[in-house]
Amino acid sequence: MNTHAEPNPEHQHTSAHDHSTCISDALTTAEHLCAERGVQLTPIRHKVLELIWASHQAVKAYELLDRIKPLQSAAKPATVYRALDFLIEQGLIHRVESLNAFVGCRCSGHQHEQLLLICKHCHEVEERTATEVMQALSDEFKQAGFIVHSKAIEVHGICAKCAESSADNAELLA
Amino acid sequence: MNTHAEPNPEHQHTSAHDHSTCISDALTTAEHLCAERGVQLTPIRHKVLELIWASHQAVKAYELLDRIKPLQSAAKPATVYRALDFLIEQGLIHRVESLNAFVGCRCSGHQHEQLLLICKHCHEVEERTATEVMQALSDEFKQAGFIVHSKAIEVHGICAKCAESSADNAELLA
DNA sequence: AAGTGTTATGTTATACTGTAACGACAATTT
DNA sequence: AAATTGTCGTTACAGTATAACATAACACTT
Ligand SMILES: [Zn+2]
Ligand SMILES: [Zn+2]
Ligand SMILES: [Zn+2]
Ligand SMILES: [Zn+2]
Repeated sequence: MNTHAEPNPEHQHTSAHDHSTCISDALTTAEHLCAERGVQLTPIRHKVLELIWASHQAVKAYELLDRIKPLQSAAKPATVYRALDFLIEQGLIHRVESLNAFVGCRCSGHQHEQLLLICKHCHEVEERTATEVMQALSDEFKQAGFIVHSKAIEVHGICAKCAESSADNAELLA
Repeated sequence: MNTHAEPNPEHQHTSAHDHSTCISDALTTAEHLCAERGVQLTPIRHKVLELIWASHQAVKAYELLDRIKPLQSAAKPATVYRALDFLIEQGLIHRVESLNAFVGCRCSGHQHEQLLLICKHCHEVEERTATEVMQALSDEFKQAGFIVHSKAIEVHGICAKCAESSADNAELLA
């Protein structure tokens, strides 16, 4: 379906930051938000969120299913998709349309405009606010008379870290 | 998979222009381009392109398969996907990632940056150049050190025609 | 305690989307 | 002629997602 390379754990940029705090921050934020909103971050939903935050790479639904099965042996596709639906509704994750995959959202669970930079090499997804891009988009919509419901801007390419770590690797820059 | 409504032929805005010229223009342009490039716009590819141009709505691969079967009884999924791959390579159609669907490209078969405005109501896709958006994106990529491979910007909402024709229909503007 | 409503989950089956692999065939090149 | 290339037929399968219905868990009322 996609021309993108397979996700590759080797390409994770784990060393650049203390990722354990990414995970715990995301989880505690989610717990607080769900409590405030009176919605239930059930064990299944919590676990799916944790699995998604295991990396900054976009994760596929069936990968999640495989990973959750040891813990939740009854898990079926619907189990995962329901949890994903919930997490998306609550603004805790993004669906990456162009990958059929899911990634954690750092933006505290509010709906917001997003620019997703998706690395073809390491599959990590960087989320940026990109105020000026969004402003330019708004102008464009106004011109077109288009009423926007979602601005999920997904762009594929090579992230700064991958470009640097393989500047001599011509294939990436094609 | 998507929260979008099903494609609905009733919602096509056929009256706004002489769509028969859209189709014939697209086909003759494609024929010329392929001839120039020395690539083959075979009967199957030609037919798929024609079916895609039957409307300005994004069309799904298996819809194309159903529609081509009466004419090409041997048609299988691979038949359609191969034709789609070819047409995408030649820049004659776009893949709409967020719909898993395909739409004709008006831009004469050259690779280019695109802003696709996708109407949730009529499923028509409007392609815009959006120079300023693209410039703002370039700046953002430069800042992020991101090397872009594709800029397929897809935005979902309600098109001007649908908004107008159902201004009293609150559901659309939600 | 028993009944009721709501949300979440289990379960089965199925639909939809996309690709791999191989062989047949024709046109072109060497 | 032999090799190469491009297209298509064919089979089989992999991967993605949802429908439909049953059950469980819980909170709330009576
Ligand atoms: Zn991290
Ligand atoms: Zn990368
Ligand atoms: Zn038209
Ligand atoms: Zn519309």
